[in-house]
Amino acid sequence: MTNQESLEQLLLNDQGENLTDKQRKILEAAIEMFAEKGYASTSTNEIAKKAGVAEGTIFRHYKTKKDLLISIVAPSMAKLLAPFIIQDIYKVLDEKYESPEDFFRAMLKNRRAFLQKNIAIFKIFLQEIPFHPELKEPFMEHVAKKIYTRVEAIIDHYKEKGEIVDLPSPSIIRFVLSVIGGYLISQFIIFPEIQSEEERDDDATIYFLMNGLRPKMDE
Amino acid sequence: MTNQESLEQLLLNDQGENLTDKQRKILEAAIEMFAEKGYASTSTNEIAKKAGVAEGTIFRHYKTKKDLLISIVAPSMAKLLAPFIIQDIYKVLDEKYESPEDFFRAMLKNRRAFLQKNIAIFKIFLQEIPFHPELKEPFMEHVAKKIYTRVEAIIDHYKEKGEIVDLPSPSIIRFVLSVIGGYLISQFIIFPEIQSEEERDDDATIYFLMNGLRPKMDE
Amino acid sequence: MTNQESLEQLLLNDQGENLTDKQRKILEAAIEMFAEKGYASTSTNEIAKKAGVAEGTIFRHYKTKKDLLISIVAPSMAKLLAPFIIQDIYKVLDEKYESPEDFFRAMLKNRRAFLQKNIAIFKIFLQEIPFHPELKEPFMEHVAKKIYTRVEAIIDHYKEKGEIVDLPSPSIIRFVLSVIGGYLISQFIIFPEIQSEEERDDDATIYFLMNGLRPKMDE
Amino acid sequence: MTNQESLEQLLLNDQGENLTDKQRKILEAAIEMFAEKGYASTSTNEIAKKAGVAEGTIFRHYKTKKDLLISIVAPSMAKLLAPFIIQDIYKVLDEKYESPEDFFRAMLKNRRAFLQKNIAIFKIFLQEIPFHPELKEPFMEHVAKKIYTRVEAIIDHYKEKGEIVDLPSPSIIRFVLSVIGGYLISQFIIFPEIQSEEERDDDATIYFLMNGLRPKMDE
DNA sequence: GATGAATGAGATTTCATTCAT
DNA sequence: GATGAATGAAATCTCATTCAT
Repeated sequence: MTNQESLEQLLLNDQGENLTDKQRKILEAAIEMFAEKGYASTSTNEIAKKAGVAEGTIFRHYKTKKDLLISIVAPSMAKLLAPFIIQDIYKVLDEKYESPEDFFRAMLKNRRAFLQKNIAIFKIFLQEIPFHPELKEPFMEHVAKKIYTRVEAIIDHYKEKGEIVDLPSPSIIRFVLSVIGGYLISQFIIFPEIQSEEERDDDATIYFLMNGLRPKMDE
Repeated sequence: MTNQESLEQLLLNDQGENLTDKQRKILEAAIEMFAEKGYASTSTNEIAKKAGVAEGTIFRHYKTKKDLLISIVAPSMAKLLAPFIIQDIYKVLDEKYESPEDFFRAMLKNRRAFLQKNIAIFKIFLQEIPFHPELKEPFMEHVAKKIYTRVEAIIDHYKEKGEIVDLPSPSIIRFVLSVIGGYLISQFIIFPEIQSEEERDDDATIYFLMNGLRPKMDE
Repeated sequence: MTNQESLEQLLLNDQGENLTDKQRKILEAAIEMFAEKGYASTSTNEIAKKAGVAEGTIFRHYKTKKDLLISIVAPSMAKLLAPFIIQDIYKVLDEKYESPEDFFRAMLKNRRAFLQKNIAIFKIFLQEIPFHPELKEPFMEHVAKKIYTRVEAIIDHYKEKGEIVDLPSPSIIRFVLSVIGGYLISQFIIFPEIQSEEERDDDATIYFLMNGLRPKMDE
Repeated sequence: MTNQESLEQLLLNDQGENLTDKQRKILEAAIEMFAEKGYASTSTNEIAKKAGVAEGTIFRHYKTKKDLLISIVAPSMAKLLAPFIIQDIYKVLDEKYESPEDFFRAMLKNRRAFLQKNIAIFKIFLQEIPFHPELKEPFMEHVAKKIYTRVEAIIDHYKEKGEIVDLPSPSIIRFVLSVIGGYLISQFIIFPEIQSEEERDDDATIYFLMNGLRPKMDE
């Protein structure tokens, strides 16, 4: 069992099968409403009605409304992190991705697949993080820092091999995340109704990214 | 009087000198609180206290709480738009920006200056737009579309001159906005406390952007 | 079997061995919580947790929460009463207590022993009686009246023998109960943490009481 | 203006004229209900209805329900204390009370007058103090301690003059408070409906007290 | 008998808005 | 214009009690 598989196994236990029927319905209803109207503008009464349970039932499972929010958002942090928890990263790189292009393309596909399944939670995540320091801190501490470290290792690896330009790693990471993130946010958040020609747009995006990171001629 | 000047004149009327002292204090307090806690989680009572006025006074100037939000966000839309309302764009381009690089660099500096002054309103803007269709629609209709049209013209202009790569304009615009937007959001929202080496980071960002958009060799 | 023994037998049946383990735990938990936080501020959920049983189990044994309160308080009424249920009181007096001083001293020791064992129930009793007429009425009717009658007989007995002052019996009873009650409440409720010199304080209290009730010189 | 007058002046300001009409009605309703049903069993809805105001109005004046309780009970502490705040106590004693009997009699009359006006608050006080440490501590600290110190000075004064028995002062104070307190509680709380022959009962009570505290013959 | 999830009535509290002063 | 007390609808949360397992 790979690392990634075992993590996903773990996450299933958190948000998957061992929930009661009502609990699952509450979570689903809350995710839908929070994504649509925002946490502060969604009443527990609305959630209860949409979930088909009594309002008191919500508070039997989640001590407070905020608890419910945390129960939704916290596990998704781990999921965001999942694909980057790779122990022997160089080995994986050497075997798996012949070039940075392969790596970026895999990253794009992988995160798109994640968003397709978790777009509602992701929206909640984006929108509520600024207002809830208790969500922000563990995310920055545990998730963002780990991702950053892993990606930096990868970037340094390619820089050493001379396959990408020798700019500061934080800048390069920012470029990669901006381009791929901007692409996905455009697809999922800004123009969710537009059916794009995905293949062609993917190619253009990866082309731009690789071109931008191409090593200088005389290097 | 130039176009831009006349617009700014207009904005002054909305948010400038002809406001009463109390009104200005209410707006300032609301901007601060909305940016910090979000619209839905800020009570009119809090705003009144921070503004040093009676709660009733808020409703004398703004029919409802939502009115107050709109009064804050709507003018900033126009301000976001302002620098792109340039009638004779080709002339300006020819005269003003010898290269796309100059243009992108100007855009970066200009929008950074705007954010420095309006970071609170910008945060409100980002965070509340998803939940208020009555804010979103006019923005998409009037602001975003106009910006898009202008920028597209500029991109097409450089494409025709062979100065940037011949990819679909929407994609190129997305790249530019992602890279510059990602840079500014990183500076202002994600790591506001970090003092970056701005000069060097600007150069790297523009380098990456120009490199990514460099025309193919054989073109 | 004496009267007193048969009563205590009776009480054992109510609160003693023929309770299931769970029932006993529920009672103990409820007594502790009611004494600490008051009946109205103690939730059945808290009681269940402290007793280590399911909430439903409480309602299997006690139809309502109030039933639980009554089950706790009612038997203690009888216990308060117990030492005064003495049929042939004059005989007992003549035989047992040579003087009123002996009687008051015995009463003090006896009630202190009772409180030492039942301080929690006594607190509940004191605090809840005012708010539950269904507790108050049987207490006044059966317990208080009987005590009063017995004590009155004793007081009259000593008055006739010229051993205590000839004031109205209700007043004398009030003095005795005030002095002994005030002493015990001071010890158990107001300053429970203070270790007093019991022997000396007992003597002072009995001295004051006997002195106060000393017959007038010329009588 | 005497000390006592100035204190009562102060208290009027706290609970008297500068309250709005609604605020006074809320206080009155709350006092009545708390005394009758207890704090925990009285709902803010009931209070609002009895006061003839909207429920929200209560929370405009008192941040929480507990705040309302404190606003009722805290000032009454000061009032309980009032008659004992006498600066030059020996002078007052020498001039005012020729004998301890006069002093105790004055104390009885004075506290009875207080209770007649404040019986409801006094009941709340008695019943809620055990459950609210935040009420108990300041009371013990500021009120009870001061009263104790004053009364101790008085008792010592009479002891030195040989007018009362030479038992430990704490015990004597306990006797006095028990006898007078027991008398008043009997009158106001236990048998409020019974019209007693006050004159005669007062005399008996003071007689018992003075007799009990009579110095030993050979002293 | 025991459990504990579920309920729904009701408790406390918040808050945008109104209105008499 | 400005105030801030008052409102009442709605929000969050509590809790005794029921009931299927």
